[in-house]
This record gives sequence, structure tokens and C-alpha cells, in this order.
Amino acid sequence: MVSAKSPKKTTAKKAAPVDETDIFSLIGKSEQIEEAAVAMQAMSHPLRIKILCLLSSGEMMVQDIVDAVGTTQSNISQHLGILKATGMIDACKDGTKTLYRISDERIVKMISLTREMFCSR
Amino acid sequence: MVSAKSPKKTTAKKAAPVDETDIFSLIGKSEQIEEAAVAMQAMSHPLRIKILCLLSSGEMMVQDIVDAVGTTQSNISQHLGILKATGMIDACKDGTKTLYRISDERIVKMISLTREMFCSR
DNA sequence: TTCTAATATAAGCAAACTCTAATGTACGCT
DNA sequence: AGCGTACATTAGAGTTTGCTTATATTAGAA
Repeated sequence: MVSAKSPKKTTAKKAAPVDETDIFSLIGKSEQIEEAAVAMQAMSHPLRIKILCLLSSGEMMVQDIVDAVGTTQSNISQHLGILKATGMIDACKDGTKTLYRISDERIVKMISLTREMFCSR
Repeated sequence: MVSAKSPKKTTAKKAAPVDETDIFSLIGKSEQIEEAAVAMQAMSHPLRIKILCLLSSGEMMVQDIVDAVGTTQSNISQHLGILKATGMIDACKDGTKTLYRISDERIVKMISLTREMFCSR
């Protein structure tokens, strides 16, 4: 599972003197930063990115994802669990099958932006 | 260090039958996906996000970052190393000081988008 | 009900991550 | 040279991740 992996709560030497109210800065509340980190980390895995890419063109059932990505069903199921737990995808059962889909179109945009920035250059 | 953490190269049961030439899909070459994953993971840490937020308003020397973030100098230095190794920030020595700055404005955009998507909702 | 297909979950291990503490290095000053 | 400041590097322990393998669950078919 993706667990913030925040700075270990061993007492930090200095209290953070960051001004958390400056609306002109990107620096936000620690809580927000944590959330952003968890979300990003949930996306930061090759298989999970592939899954999100696949789902960006429409919902799919698990076995189809397994075939497309090329690993074990158990492995895919675990990755789907992480994506679902962090709210990136939604599941919808249909008989014995489970259909997964992207929960928010902005996720697609996000991945697309990442690729644009860090790839093929 | 952030190391792709790609699917362990223990032989995958099936060869990935993903069409890597489909220009209409977000699915790209595995190599691109790996790069994107590495980049995202390099950003996916609370302290590193904070550092990037700080630097988004201009260059800073290490000790100022330490003071603003609130952890040890060693810890910050290591995180700066990761951000630099993945090309997110640039360093520039000035006497005994080292000034760091964001290497690409799109990084700021990226973080801002992430926050917009996953926070304060 | 029994069997099979589709998916989820659990256990265990190797690898990777992140911290702390200690030590190195490089520059500027006296 | 000797010292202090600013920063980087190393080593190690503790935690988390990600895979494999095995097993559980659930729905539909026979």
C-alpha cells in the first residue's frame, strides 16, 4: 500500500518556520503536501502508469489488463487495489468480472503532462 | 536514490502484447513509461515537494532550505541530490554556498496541478 | 451442488527507500 | 597553517515496496 512515507516522526531538530498562510506561494499546509505526495507516489510505478494509460481509453476488465500489460493476475490486482485506494480509478462489478475506469479525466491529463515533460527528449 | 523500481526482471509469464506504435494511445514505449515513473517518483516525497515549492519562487542556498523545511542539513542535501540527479533542479556553486533552482518551469506547473487535483477537496 | 472462471487476499522474501550519525571536502578568513 | 562555515558523502538500521506463490471468494454454468 502507498503510505505517505512522510518524514519519520522522530522529533525533527527544528520546528518548521514555514509560513503556511502565504497564498502567493506554492507552499501549502503540510497536510496538503502529504496528500499530493501520496497521490503522486500512487502513480509513480511503471505498471500503474501503464494501467492508467490503458484505462484512459475506456473501462476494462482485469484479465484484459493482465493480457495487455503482461504480468500475473495477482500482481495486477494488487496494483489496481492501490490505484483504487487512492481514488484514481473506480471499480464496478459485473457478474464475476470487475470493470475498472479512470475516476477523473484530469488523471489522464496529468500522465500526459508527465510524459510530455520527461520523455522523448 | 530513485531507481525506477521496474517490474523485477524475473521472467514475466507472458510477453507484453502491447502495441507500442499506436500514436493515438497514451501507451508509449516501455522506456518512456519507465522515465515518467522515475520522474514522478522523484517528486513523490513530502520534503522534495516542499523543496520544489520553495524553489518555485526563486533560487535558494542549502541552509535556507534547511531552515524553511525543518530537518537536518544532511537530509536536505540527500533530497537535493535526488532532485538534481533526475534533472528537476540545477545547482550552481558560489564560493562555499550552493544555489539551487528549478530547472524547468513546467515542474512548478506539475506540482500545482497535483495539488489542484488531490488536495483541499 | 459441484465445477470453473474471474478476481481478491495473504504470507514471505528480496530490493529499495529514508532517516540518523559520523565523517569528508572545499572555500574563505586571520 | 589553522579554523570555521557550508555543503556533500558514507554507512547502517528500520521501514516500505513489489514480486511470487498459494489460497480464498464469488458468480454463473452444468
